[in-house]
Amino acid sequence: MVAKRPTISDIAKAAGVSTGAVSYALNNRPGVSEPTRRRIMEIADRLGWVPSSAARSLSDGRANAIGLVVDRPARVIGVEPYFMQLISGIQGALAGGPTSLLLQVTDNAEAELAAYRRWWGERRVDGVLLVDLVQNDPRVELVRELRLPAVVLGEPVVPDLPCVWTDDEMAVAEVLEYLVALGHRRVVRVAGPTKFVHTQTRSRAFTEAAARLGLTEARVVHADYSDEAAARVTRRVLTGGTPPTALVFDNDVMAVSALGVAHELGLTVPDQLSLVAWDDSALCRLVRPALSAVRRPIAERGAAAVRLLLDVIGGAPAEQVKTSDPELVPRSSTAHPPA
Amino acid sequence: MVAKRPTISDIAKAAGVSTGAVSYALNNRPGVSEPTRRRIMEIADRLGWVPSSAARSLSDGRANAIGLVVDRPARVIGVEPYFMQLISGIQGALAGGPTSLLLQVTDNAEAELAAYRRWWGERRVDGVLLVDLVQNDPRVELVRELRLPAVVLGEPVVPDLPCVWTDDEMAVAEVLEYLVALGHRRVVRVAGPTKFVHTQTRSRAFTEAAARLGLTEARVVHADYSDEAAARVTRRVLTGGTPPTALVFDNDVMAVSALGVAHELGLTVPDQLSLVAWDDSALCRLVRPALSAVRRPIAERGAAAVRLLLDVIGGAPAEQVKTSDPELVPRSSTAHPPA
DNA sequence: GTAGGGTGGTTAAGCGCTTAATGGATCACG
DNA sequence: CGTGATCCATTAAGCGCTTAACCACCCTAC
Repeated sequence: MVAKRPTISDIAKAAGVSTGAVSYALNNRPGVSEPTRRRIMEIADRLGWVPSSAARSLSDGRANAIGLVVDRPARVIGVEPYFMQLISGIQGALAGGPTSLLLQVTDNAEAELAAYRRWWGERRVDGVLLVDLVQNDPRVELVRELRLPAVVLGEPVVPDLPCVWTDDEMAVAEVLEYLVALGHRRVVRVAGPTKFVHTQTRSRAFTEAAARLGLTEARVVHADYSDEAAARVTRRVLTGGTPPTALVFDNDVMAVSALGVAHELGLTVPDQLSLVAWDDSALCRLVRPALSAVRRPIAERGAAAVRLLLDVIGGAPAEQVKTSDPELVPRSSTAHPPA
Repeated sequence: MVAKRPTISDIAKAAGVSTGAVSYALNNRPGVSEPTRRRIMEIADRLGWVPSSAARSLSDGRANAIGLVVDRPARVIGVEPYFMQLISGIQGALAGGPTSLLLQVTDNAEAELAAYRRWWGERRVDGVLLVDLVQNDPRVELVRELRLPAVVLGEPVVPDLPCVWTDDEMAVAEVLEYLVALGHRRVVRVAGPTKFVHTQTRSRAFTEAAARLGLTEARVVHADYSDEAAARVTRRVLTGGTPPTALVFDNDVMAVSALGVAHELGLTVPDQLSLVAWDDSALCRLVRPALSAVRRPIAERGAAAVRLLLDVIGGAPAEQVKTSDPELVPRSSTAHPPA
């Protein structure tokens, strides 16, 4: 193949028909006879024809691309396996289709809004994925105003916005029940930033479950997903009065970080302190002791979100899809509390 | 702002000029008077005008996008912080400009080639980034044949292809000298897959440095970057006859995995075994003992590659850019070998 | 024999933008 | 006072594709 991109008029010429006929043939629409269609298709792939996305996009108004912008500081994003797994899932659902993924990493909410607005203005994307929703998220307002199809990866807090979510509340309760069954009474949840909706959801579930189980000393503290913040917070919690016997984290990085802090404070895990990570990853398996973790179907979320988004772009109604449930994977970081 | 995208003819109408004039004004080219230009610009941003990428692309032939396809199994990619850091760097260099990033994750070389070919055919990208070059890489052939601008992230092995590289050979030597200075004589390098050019480069540098330093027992074994493979290989190496006193890995994940294996075999790190990771990351800092690692300017690589690619797309000659040098960050996983 | 109804195509407009070619003023100059 | 330049703007073609509208032809039915 040479470095010359054939157009439909090259095909039309070769087949001795009009470009219109070629277009109909290539798109499998009525208007050409079966033999002609076959001949055109044959020529098209002999020539190695691929539709120009710009031209198609200009004439039918579809970009054949979806956008994802991730707004977390570079420092954090490098460590967390979450996003790469999410992207893997997204790609899986996109594979084979005509749609591509546009990715943007920003480090502030303003830039994120600007990115969506630009993509929309440039007609570069047909729809977007929204992660890490916050209370009264300006992005919700934005996509609505722009009529930009969007799917939220997270709880269905906005009534008419499609989303794919995972039952974290159940998982939170399960973890707490598990710890209580082991004998723990003082459990602290080290959460991500309060602003995120999912943080609030889990914290509420945590508090409710604690009340239900009669734990009066369960509480929630916050960090920002980074290992430094987690270390700081963990240290404070563990050195305060009546320290907890178990900690539940909002991601894997913070849990691993806490492992280091425990070590440094001379606390052995799991004998003197139990640790549970959120989002299982190789990280959890790799450290010693290996971390008990809540495994969530991250790639599945990504794939489901893409499918839903493509449907919505195609005009389907806004569904709220629930993924399979998270699952607690007990490893070596949880045990009975010290007597 | 309402959900209606203004076009240049809306602006033209509002300004009482032709669309041609609007185009000249908006692109800062001669052909309109200063007052008119100002008036047009003013109207344009009052209307919230953003150029349609499809239309622009169709008429000037530029896609204003670059592509990156990453071909590693999902299993591996989730863990390694490398790619996210790379992407951060890429975004940094792209920020503010009109260019977007198209990302694709595949799990086989065929699919990767197909992705490049499709992007090229669809005129979706102006150029691409190539990572993980292998010997006689078919992608080199492909981009040449397609005349698709490309920048290699890696050593300058292909003469006329632009690339940005890091002096790994020097770093390998430095690490070995450091270990020898500590007293180590038996050092094994646990490398990534042989097929990668960078693996070969580092292995060669390792062997040469070992010879120069008079280490007769230095050798190289291979794994696939995953923690499982690394664990297997490490276990074999450590339980064989005359086991090494130090191991040097080709990424961070494998080094962490080895830490677990050492633990399991009852070997304390660093007293009985020293470990060095490649590509420093939070992972290395987080585990206990914290891993000594070679820190490479990954984000810088990404940013430099983007800048170079944009230059090349703009018609600049194929340069070979060298990044700043890697740096050994000694932590707690390296010490004198046992007596 | 002609009205009516499929087939299997062609024509041409249009998507939003760029840009070479063109043209009308205005101005300086011999 | 004609004659180039110079400046500013318009015109129109074209990028590659989709699609509504149209048309030529053959076949059936009454």
